[in-house]
Amino acid sequence: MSRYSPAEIEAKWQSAWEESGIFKAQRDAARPKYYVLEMFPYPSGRIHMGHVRNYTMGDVIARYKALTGHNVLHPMGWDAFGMPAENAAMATGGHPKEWTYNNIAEMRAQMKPLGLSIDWSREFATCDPEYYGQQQALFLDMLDAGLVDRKNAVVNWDPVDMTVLANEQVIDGKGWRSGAEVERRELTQWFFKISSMAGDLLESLGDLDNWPAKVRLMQENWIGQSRGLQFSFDMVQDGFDPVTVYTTRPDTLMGASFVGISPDHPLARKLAAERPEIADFRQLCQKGGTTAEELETAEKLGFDTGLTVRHPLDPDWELPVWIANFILMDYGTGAIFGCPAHDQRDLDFCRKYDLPVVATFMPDDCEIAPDSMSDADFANDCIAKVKDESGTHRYFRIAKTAYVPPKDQKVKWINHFAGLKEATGQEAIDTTITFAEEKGWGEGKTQYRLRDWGLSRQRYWGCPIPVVHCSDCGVVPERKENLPVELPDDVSFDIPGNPLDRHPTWRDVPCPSCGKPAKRETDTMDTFVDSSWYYARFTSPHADTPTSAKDADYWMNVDQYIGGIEHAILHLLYSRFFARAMQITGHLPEKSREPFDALFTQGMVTHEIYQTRDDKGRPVYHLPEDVTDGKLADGTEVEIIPSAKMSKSKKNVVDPVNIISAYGADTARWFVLSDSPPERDVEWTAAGAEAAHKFLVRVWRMARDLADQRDAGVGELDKSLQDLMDSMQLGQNPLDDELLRTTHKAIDEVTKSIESFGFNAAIARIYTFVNTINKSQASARVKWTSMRVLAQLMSPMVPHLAEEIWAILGGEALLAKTAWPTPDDAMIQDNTVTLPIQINGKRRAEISVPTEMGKEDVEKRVLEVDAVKKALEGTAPKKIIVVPGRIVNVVI
RNA sequence: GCGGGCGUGAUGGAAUGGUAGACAUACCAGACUUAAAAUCUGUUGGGCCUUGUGCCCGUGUGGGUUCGAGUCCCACCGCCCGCACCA
Repeated sequence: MSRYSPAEIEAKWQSAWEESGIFKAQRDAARPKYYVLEMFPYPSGRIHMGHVRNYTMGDVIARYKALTGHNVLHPMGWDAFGMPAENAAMATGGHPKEWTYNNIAEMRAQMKPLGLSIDWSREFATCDPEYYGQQQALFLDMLDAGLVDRKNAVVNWDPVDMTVLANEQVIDGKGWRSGAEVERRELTQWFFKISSMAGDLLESLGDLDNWPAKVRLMQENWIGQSRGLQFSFDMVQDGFDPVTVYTTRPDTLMGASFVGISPDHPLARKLAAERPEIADFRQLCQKGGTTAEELETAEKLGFDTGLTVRHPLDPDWELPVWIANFILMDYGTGAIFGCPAHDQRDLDFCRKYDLPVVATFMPDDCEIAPDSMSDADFANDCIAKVKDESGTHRYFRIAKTAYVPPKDQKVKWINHFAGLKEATGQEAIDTTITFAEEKGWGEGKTQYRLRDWGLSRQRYWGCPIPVVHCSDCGVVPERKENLPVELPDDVSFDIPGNPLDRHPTWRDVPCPSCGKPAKRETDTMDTFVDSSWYYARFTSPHADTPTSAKDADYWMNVDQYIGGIEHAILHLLYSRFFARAMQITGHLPEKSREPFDALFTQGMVTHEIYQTRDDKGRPVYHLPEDVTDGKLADGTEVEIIPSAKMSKSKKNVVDPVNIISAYGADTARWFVLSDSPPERDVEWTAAGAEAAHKFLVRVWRMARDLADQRDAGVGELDKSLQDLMDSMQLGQNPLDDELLRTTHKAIDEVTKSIESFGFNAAIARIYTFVNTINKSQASARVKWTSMRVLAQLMSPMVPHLAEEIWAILGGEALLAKTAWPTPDDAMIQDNTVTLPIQINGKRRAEISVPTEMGKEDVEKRVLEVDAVKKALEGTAPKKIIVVPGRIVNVVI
């Protein structure tokens, strides 16, 4: 072969690896195991550059770990349930199953040419009955263990598609597909009791040292722990229960001006049953969008029930009870007390409904308003009314906005029931909780934002929930011997709604308990369930239980998990919950409570966007391959919009399949690793890809040239770096010594970079190494060995080219089976070191000294340097700082 | 609003508090060529002159700590991300 031909060599080595079976993982107690996992893909049918980057990073780790003596598990599968398959079936009339399995076949065919070191024998799709059957078994065990719940929940209901929609599927209050007005409906749904583990999920974040701090923080915020006080207001009117509220700022209790309850609060429901105007108000609150922005900008609505409650600390003080749309039923107790002086939201509400504003403490710069002023004078200001010792009201101007009490700053209290005069917010909160607990009218409580995980979906293409509804026995779990509850194939999608609902022969079954006619649950599981335990299933993908103990014990945990930051919260939190649940139900060992020892979140692949405008000024996008030098084929100039995530709609996509056929997989792999740190976005540029390719060609040619020299009779060559070191004498040929040192240093630095996920740094180091070998005048023998080390160092990133070079340079076995080279400490250490000399912190000269030279000797040498003498002008320096091996600073 | 992160050449980006700009792209120049492409070699932060082993400036802005700051601290400006009626 006289030309680098990726198509040829990549196919060749891929089949060599396959024949040797080296990527097949088997338990081996003699070697340390290493489980590397990339987040498995949804089978959309096409791989994209993001996949290439994600899987290449995992492959670098997997291959590197294998070369360093680990028994590596590196599996791949498909997150195959979900709506796109059903949408495709509705659009084109096919079947979700067929669509999904076709896509999997296509994607696998696109992925295999990347040469990933994956154990394909473990491949599965979550829509395989073998997989979801075990998921059903797991569900039943969780049900048994009390980790599953069935309760009512308010959902977004699309009345046309007859299904529940996720919040992000509701656009402007309408279903994203049907365009129908979305209703909020209360349905009985299945839930995983994830909130029961909130405290543990939060605390254990502290142990995840090898997770990005950002992800841990996001999870922490999501779980949302808060400490506060729960207590009740007694109702003045007869026949009503006390209203229990939760507050994180009990210290502001004397600033209360109303009690608010959620429209879904039991009291609101009770009142609505009797009073139609309250029923109307509740309905008004249920309308309106559910998206984040709509909720944010929604106007605060309140309804005065006319009822009043007593302040717990002052029986004469009565507060009105309002129903307010901004109070959530599923946080805290669904009821609050409003403290407008110290909470912006409450202030907005009180302004709108003309409720009093009472301050409990003041910032230092607060002014006392003249007594003659009235509320009206402060229409646009936040004012606070305070009862002083004599019982008269005075007004204080506090600020334009509510004065939110700082937790860590001391403030002056105007009126605190536990007698505080000056304290920080936190001290006041703690004091208040203790005070309330001592007096017996309240209780300190820890609250979480995290809610239970609703898993019911009114969908066909998902894992059936394995229970049966019997009119006599109620909800009955399916018997395990009847699993899997398989999805029926004979369904159609021409009518809206869940086909399972209208499939009598599937739906109507005898009750597993009493045998009478009953109905299957027709909801299927959220697809997040499928991805919450697949990592455990990979350890024994064909076991007839969810996992097998031996395999799970050996392979768990995932040593390195790699995926996108977009899964920082839900997928990872759900997986952490499942690992705990699987441990409770005996499917995972104790050590797997946290399933992912290390997590790495990689950045996206981005590309410039090329845009022109049509005659109406609307943007028209162009594919990168249609643009040359900023122009289309017909010469039209395109506007270049800076890099953004590759997306089909913006046409800034580069298809990996095209890149592989043009340059080969190694070029694609090399480029996605080379240009940016792995955690950051990498911009795909045609020039960059071209350059990566040129570099690989150059390395290939260097190996080829060396091989030609051997053929021309250079002589015997060494098998390994060690052999070379053992048989040659250092100090005979300085050029040889130098190249050898460089080789050892390259090994050292590339190893460190790979270990720390610095793939771009490893590649930069390899560039330098190649340039050095290229220019070196060392003997062919040493160059030969350096080149073979180079192949080893490059092999995790560009495995095919590395194997090829290895073979060209006389490698007998597969490079993938060799041991990673180790640097020799003595060779990394230099005998002399160049010390920059600073004068008053500015670099002025440099000297070369023996590495081990003492500080005093270095100082002496420094004082002899011309530049230093000149600067000193005969005087003595104030100070000389010598940082051994680093720098010298002369202070004058 | 709350929380977090980031600002370095024309560009992507390097720099355990110790020579700022590694490595790559792009550009320019040279070699090879009838020519181009490819390949190889070299230059490239800005400014100044006395062209040196020279000097001054330079990591968003302004301060501070330090012998020494891209790095640490404070304030500000800009950008990005996450969360958000959470009581």
